[in-house]
Amino acid sequence: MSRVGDVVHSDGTAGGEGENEPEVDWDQAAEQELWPARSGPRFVDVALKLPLKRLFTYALPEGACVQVGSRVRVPFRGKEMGGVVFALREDSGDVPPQKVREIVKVLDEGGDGGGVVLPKSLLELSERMAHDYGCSIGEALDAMLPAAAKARGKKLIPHLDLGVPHEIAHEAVEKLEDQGHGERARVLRAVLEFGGPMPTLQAKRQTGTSDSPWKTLCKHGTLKRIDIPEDAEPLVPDLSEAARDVQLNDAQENALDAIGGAVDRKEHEVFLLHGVTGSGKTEVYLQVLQRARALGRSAIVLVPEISLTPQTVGRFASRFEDVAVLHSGLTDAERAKQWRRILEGEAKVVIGARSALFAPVRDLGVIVIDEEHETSFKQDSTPRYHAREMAIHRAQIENSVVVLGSATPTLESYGRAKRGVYKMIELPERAGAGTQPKVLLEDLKAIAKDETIFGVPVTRTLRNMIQERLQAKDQVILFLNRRGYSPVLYCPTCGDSVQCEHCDVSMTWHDRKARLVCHSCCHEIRRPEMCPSCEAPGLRELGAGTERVEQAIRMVFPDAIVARMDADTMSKRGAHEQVLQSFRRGHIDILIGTQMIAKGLDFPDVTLVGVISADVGLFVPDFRAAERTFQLLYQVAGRAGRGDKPGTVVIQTSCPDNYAVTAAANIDYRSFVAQELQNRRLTGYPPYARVLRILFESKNEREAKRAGEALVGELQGLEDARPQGPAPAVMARVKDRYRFHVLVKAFTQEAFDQLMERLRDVEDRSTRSLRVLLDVDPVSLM
DNA sequence: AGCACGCCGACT
DNA sequence: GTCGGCGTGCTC
Repeated sequence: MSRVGDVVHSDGTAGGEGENEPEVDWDQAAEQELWPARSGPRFVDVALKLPLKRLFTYALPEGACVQVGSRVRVPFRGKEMGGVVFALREDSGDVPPQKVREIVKVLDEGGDGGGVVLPKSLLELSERMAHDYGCSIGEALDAMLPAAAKARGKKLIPHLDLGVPHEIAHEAVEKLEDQGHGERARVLRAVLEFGGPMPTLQAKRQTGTSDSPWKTLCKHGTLKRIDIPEDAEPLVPDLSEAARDVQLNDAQENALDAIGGAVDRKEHEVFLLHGVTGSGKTEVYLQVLQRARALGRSAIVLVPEISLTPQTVGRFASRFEDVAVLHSGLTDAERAKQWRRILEGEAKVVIGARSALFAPVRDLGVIVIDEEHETSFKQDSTPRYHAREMAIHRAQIENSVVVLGSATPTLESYGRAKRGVYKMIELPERAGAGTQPKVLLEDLKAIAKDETIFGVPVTRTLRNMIQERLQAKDQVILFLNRRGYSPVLYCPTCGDSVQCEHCDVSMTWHDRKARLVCHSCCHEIRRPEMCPSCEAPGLRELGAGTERVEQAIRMVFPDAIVARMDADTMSKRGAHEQVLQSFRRGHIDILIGTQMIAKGLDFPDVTLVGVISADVGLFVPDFRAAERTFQLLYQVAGRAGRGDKPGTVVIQTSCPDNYAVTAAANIDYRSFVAQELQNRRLTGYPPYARVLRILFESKNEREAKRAGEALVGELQGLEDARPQGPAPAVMARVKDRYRFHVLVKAFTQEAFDQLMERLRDVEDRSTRSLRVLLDVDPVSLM
C-alpha cells in the first residue's frame, strides 16, 4: 500500500469511458509529426476553455496543417472560440458526422513551416492538472497559457530619452526637487539611471506616476519621446547587481555537487534544500542553473510574487544572457512576447511567479522553487493547483531536477524528504558575515500600564532597544500582521462590536481614511455615532493594526523617520519599490509593516526587528495556523543582523509558551517540526493524510449546510477516508453568502484516488443558488 | 460557462 | 390571460 505523501509518480490518466476521453499516447503522438496524411477525412479533438470535461471533435479544412499542440479557432454554439488541438484522428468517432463542424483557423501550423506549437510535455502536464485537481483540460490549459497568446505583429513602443546632456539633466533633477516637483524629479532620475531610452510604461510604473510628469518634461525639452519597434526593446533592462561568482562554503559546495550531479546525469530527482535564512540558497541556485546552462539545458525559477523585485531578478538576470522574466505587472502583449521568445528558444532561463512554471522551454534541466512553503504557489481560483506539485510532475515528464528551497519547509515537503522521497540537503549556517540574531520573548500578559501606548503594546525592553538603535543610526523593522488602526470597534456598554452587514467579521477601523472597513468583502461605512446593537454612544477601538502602531511609534520617537508598508499604503504602482529604496539608502529609521516586510528583504543596517504581537493568526481554526505563525515569525526574525553587525529580535506575545512561538524564538526549525509532526499525526492531517475540501456557498444558510450533509452521507463507510463536517468555513459568511465546508482526509493513496474519482464532478452540483467548490490539498480553510 | 427549452406561480 | 422565476440539457 502506498503512503499518502508519496504521490509523485505518474499513474497515467483516469480510465475513460467517454466517447472522446482525452487519452493520448504521447510517444505515438510524437511520431505523428507528418500530418496531415495524404488522404481521408481528418479530424481533431480540441480542448476548449470551458469547464467541460471532454474534448470536441472538429473537421480539418482541406489543405490545413495542424499538430497536437496547435492553437485553433473553432465555431462553438454560434460563436467563435479559441482552443488547443489535443489529438488527431482518422474519423469523427462516435460524433455523428452532421454535427461535426470545421475549424475556422489554425494559429500554429507547426511542422516544416517553422511554426511552433505547444510542447507535448505541457499538453501532458495539462492532462495531469485536470486529473489531479478535477478541472477540465481547457481550464488547465487556460491557466498555463498567457492571456493573449495571440498577440502578434511589431508595434512601436513609446520610450523616454534625455533631451539634454547628462550633467544638465542631473542639475534639473535637483532643481525640480527643490521646487517641490517631486514626481517630475523622480521620472527624470529614473530615465537618467536607466542609462538609455526607457519604456514610458516602465518609467511610470517605477515611479508610480501618471502621464503628466513625463509629458511636462517633454514639453520643457528635458526629455524627449521616441518610439522604438517592439523587437529592439531590451528584455531585462534592470541589472542592478553585478555578476560575480561567489565562493561557496562547504555546505553550499556539497549542495551544488548533489544537485548539479543529478542535472548532469539528466536524472529526475527532487531536492529539498533546507537552509537557514542567510545561508546562501540563492547562490546555490545560481550555480546549479549555470551547470544546466553549460549543458545547453534550460531552467525555470519560481519565486513568490512578492519577491519578484528588481533586486531578485537582477541577481539572476546579470548572471545569464538569455533570461525571460514573467511577473504580474506585464501587460498581456508583453507576456505574450516573452512567451514567444521562450517558445522559440531565445530565452532559456525563466524566472517568475507561479504560472512561470508553464514556460514553454525545451530540454528543461532544473526547476527551482524558492521559498517552497509560500502559499502563493497554490492558485486560489480554479484550477486550484499547487505549483510545487505540478513542478514535480513536469520534471518527471521531462527528466529534470527540482530544487525546493526554504528555511521553513512545509510539513509535506519535510515529511517526504525525511522518508527519502526527496533528497534532503541542509545548509545549517549563515554564509558570509551574518550570524543568527539574538531573540527575546516578551510576555504581554505581564505588561505594565505605561507599556501600552495608544493601545499598542510596546514593552520597556522593545522601547529601550529601539532608542538604542536610533542613537547608533541603525535601522529598525517593526512587524504586525494586521493592517488598519484597530481590528475591532467595540461598545463598552453591551460588549458587542461593529460587524460587517454582509460578512461574519468585525469591521476594522481605519483612522487615516476615517472609515470602517470589512477586510473580507471591502464594504466600507462611516463610523457610527453609537453602538449598532444597544445604541449607547462611545464606541472604542480595541486592538492594534499597523496604522495604530505607526501612530504610537511616532508619538514615542518623535525625531525618528517612520514609514509604514502595508496593503493600504502600497496601493500605488511603484510605491513598494520606492519605500524599499529609501529604506536601503538609510532615509528611513523605522519601517513598520505587515507580512509584506517579513520576507526576503536584505538590509544590512537593520539590527533590530520587533514583533508587536506574535499572536495574530495563532488561533485561526485552521490546521496550518501554527505552521504559518512559525514560518512568519522565523522569516521576520531573519531580517535582523544580515550585515556585519549582530541583530536582535524582540517578539511580544501573550503566548510565550506556545511551541510555534518558542521554536521561532529559538530559530529552531527542528523542534517546531518535531512537535508539529506529532500533532499532525494525532489529528490526522498532512503529511499523514491528504485533505480534500469541498466548500458550499449559498445565501440560504440551510441550503449550504444541507448540501454538505448530503455529501458527508454519501462518503460514509469508505476505507481509510474520513469525511468530516459540514462545518462553517473559517469565514462563515462572506458577501451575504453562508459558507460550509466538508473536509475529507485520505490516509492512503488508494483512498485518495477513490475519493478523487467520486468528487471529480462535485462542482457540477452547483446551482443558481448554491456554489460548490473543490479544493485538493487546500492551503487555507478561509 | 452560456444559452435555449419548458414548466409552474402571481400579476398588469 | 401573459411575465418571469428557475431546473434541465446541450454544446463538436
